[in-house]
Amino acid sequence: MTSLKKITEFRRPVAINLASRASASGCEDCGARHHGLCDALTDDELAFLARVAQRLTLAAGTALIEEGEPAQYFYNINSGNIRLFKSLPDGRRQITGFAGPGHFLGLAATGKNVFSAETMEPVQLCRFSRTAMASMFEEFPVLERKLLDVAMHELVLSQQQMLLLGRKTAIERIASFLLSWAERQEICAAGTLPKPNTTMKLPLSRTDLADFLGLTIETVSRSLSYLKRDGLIEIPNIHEIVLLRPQALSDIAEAAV
Amino acid sequence: MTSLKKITEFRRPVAINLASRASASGCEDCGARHHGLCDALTDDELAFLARVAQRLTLAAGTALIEEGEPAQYFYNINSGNIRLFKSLPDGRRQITGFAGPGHFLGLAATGKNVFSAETMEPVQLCRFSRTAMASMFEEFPVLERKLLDVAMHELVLSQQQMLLLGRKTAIERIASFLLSWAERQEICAAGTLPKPNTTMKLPLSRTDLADFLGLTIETVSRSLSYLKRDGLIEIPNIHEIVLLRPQALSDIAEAAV
DNA sequence: CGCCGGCTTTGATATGACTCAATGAACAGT
DNA sequence: ACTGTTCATTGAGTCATATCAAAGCCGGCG
Repeated sequence: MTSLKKITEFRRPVAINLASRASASGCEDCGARHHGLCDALTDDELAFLARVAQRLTLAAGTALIEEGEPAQYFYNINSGNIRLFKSLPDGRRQITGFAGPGHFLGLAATGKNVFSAETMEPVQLCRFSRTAMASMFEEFPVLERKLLDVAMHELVLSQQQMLLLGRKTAIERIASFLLSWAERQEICAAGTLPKPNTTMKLPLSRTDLADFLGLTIETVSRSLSYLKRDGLIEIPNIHEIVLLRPQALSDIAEAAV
Repeated sequence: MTSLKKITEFRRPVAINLASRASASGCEDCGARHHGLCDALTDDELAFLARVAQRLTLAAGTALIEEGEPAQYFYNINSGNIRLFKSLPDGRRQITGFAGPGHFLGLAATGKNVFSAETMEPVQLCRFSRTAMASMFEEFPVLERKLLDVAMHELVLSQQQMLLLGRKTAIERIASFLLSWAERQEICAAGTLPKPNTTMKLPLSRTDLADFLGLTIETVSRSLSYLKRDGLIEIPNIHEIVLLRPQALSDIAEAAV
C-alpha cells in the first residue's frame, strides 16, 4: 500500500483525542462524550483495535515520549492523565496540553517526537506499533476523518492557549484555566459556565499549572489566593477547587470591560 | 450522505495548508513544496476544484473571517498573505498564525468562527461554499488524509509557538521568529538554518510582529535594533531582513547554554 | 508521636517588558 | 518641494511578574 505508507511517513507526532466509545482498550469512560467531538467507534472498529493493541500500566511520573527521540508508537489512554510539554536546553518548560482518558497520542511513524509526555498519575493505556496503526487505518479509513475532527479541535484549543500566553495577565490566565479545565472535565458543556459552587478535581501540581500558563509557581499561588480572598473560589485541598462564582471568573478570563 | 453531513457538522474552523499543487485556483506557486507536507493533488482533483471554486481578489486589510460570526466558506489562497488572530474585548490581539499561497482556511460548515482573518496585502483566493466543500470531500476522500497531515503540522507549529509565548524572552522570540519565518518562506529546509547573509522578505508591520510574538511594538523594535547592533541581522528596509549570522540567531532562539 | 523532606504560601526585592512621550523616517497628496 | 499622516525608533520611568528568601503545611516513616 504505497498510499498508506505515505500517510505514516508524513504523519507528525501530535496529541489528539480519538474519543473512542469504549473499548477495545477496556476503558469504561472512553465514551463519545469526550469533547463531544466525534462518533463512537463501531463494534467492528473496537474489535479490531483489541487485536492490535498492547495494554500497559505506567507508574506516575513515567516519561513515555521524549522530544527528539524516534517516534515508535501510538497510545490510547484508558485512565489517568498525561502532560505534554516542550523544553528549552536551560530547563524552562512549557506544557502544551494534557491527555486524559479517551485521548490519543499519535506519533510519527518515522521522524522524531516533537514534544515529550509524562504520566501525572498511574496511567493505563493501549500501545499500537507503527504497523498496527497502519493496518488499523487501512481497515477503517473513516478513522482518518475522526482524527481530522479531533486534530482540528486541538488546534482550536491551541489558539485559545496562544491568546492566553501571549496577551492575558496572570489573574486572567488562572481564571481562564479554571473554566477551561471545568469544560475539559465535562463539568459543563462547551461554551457554558459551570453552576456556582461546583467542585472539581485538579490533579496538577502548582509547577504543572505554572508551566502550562507560562507563569511561576509563586504567581500561580498568589493569583489563586487572590481569587480565594475575593470569594470567587474555595480551595479545600490542593487537588480540589470549588468554583463559587463562575460568572465572575468568566468576566476576569475574558477581560470583560 | 449522512456520514458526510456529520463531518461538516463537526469540522471546526481552522487554518491549514492544503498544499495543492497548483491549481484549479490558478496559483502558479501552490506546489507540494509548501511545507513539503503532502503530495500534490491529482489532475482530477484539480479539475474538480476548478468547477466548484469561486475566484476572488481582496484588497489589503479586508476582514474575510470574523470571530463569532457563522462560518460559511472555505478558502484556498492563491497569492498574498493573511493574518489569523483572536482578540479580547478590550482590544488586545494575538495573531495565531499566517496563511500564505497554498494555504487553506477551513471553516466550520455549521457553528461559528473561532478566530478572525484579515488580508495583509492584496490577496487572490478561491472560495468554496459549504456544499461545494462537502462534495469535494465526497468526490475525493483522500483529501481528508491530506488535511489530517497538514492539520498535524499546524499543531506542531502551535506547540512551538506556545513554548515561545510562554517561556521565551523578547530577544529569543525575535530570533526564533526570524528563523521560523525563513523556514516558512522556504529559504531553508525544515530543521536547517539559512545560509549566512540570506535576505528575506518580511511583509509584516511591527504591530503584526508584536501581536504574533506577544510583545509590544517598542519591544520588537528594540530587540531588532539590538540584533542589528550586534551584527546578527541587517535591516535594509522595513520589509526586508538580512540574516547575517543564522547560527548566532539559532543559539539565541534555542537558548543554547 | 515527632521529625524530615517536599510542596505551597507569603513576603521583600529586582528586573524585563510595558507605557508614555518625543523624535525620526517613509510615503501620499497637494 | 512641502505638508500631513502613519509607522518605526529611541528614551525615560513604571509596573507586573520573576526571583530570592522565609515560613507554613502535610504526608510518610521511624
